Amino acid sequence: MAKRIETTLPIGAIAARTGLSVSAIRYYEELGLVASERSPGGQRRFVRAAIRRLSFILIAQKLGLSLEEISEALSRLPDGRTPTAADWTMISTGIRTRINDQIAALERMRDRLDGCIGCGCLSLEACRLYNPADERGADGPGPRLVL
Amino acid sequence: MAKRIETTLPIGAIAARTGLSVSAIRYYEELGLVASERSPGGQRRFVRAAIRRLSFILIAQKLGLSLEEISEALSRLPDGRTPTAADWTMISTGIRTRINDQIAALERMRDRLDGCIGCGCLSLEACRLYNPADERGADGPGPRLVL
DNA sequence: ATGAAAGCTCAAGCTAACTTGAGATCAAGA
DNA sequence: TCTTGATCTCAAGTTAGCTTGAGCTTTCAT
Repeated sequence: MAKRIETTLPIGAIAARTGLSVSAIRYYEELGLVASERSPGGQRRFVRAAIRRLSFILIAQKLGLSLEEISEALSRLPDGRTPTAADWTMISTGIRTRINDQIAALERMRDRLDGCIGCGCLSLEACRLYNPADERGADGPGPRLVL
Repeated sequence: MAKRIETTLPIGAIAARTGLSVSAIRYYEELGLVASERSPGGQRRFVRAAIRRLSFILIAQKLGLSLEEISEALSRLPDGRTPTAADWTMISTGIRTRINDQIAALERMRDRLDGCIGCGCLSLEACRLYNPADERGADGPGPRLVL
């Protein structure tokens, strides 16, 4: 049978369809998050599935995953395929757990804060806000954002 | 009456008491978050209240405020004083609101995710995850973390 | 055939919150 | 006095996620 000719799109069309900037798409390609072929003249040509893959990246990002985590999630799929509905179910279930954890952490923080409003001790030794029973171990020197 | 001699501490002692690194304290001073006097030889000398001020910074940071926001909060206090219990009540009440907002946003996200697990549409036009009715307007080009 | 629009590569810049390193000076106990 | 440890300043590096700019090439519609 004749080889099916796949319609490919230049980077600008991908940008228009995903809302991403051209530079961001190139950056994602550099990170290995999407792949592209090249035209005879050396310009990028994307298959349509790339749009779906980029959509996945955008959504996962909105859910709070870093590009590294997204990359990791995508790389677990066989032969770099674009996520299917089943893949998405697996991944999104994991994300749901993450979100729940974040909510729980914030609620604990809020409850401690409630106990502290009006206290004003601000003592690093005594303050329950600052010392939530070592909830997160020391992660290197200096303070880092926990939220 | 004789002028009360205030005991001051070198930066290393402040670091030991706050858990901050020496470089972080210098950085905070550069940003105007804490002040120091100088010894005859040019070394920093901190009054004890600086420890409390740094504690405030650490706690506020844990609650998710940026150094800029913290700076803004501190600058609203009269003559750069270290926050008192009353000041802390005001500020922490504001922070409480912020935390509640964050929790609410995460819960909305989780609920939308629940409706999407198994859907797998991943369509930028249709996906309710990606298009939460323009909850946050476009904030410049390219995607940015919302959480 | 041609000229504008779109694309290319590479290097550098941006923000936040610090850290690291170099090279010099200060403070304090023995 | 000497020596060791603590500090000093200033510049540059780090991570994440891109953007911007320079200078050049490709595509495509007319």
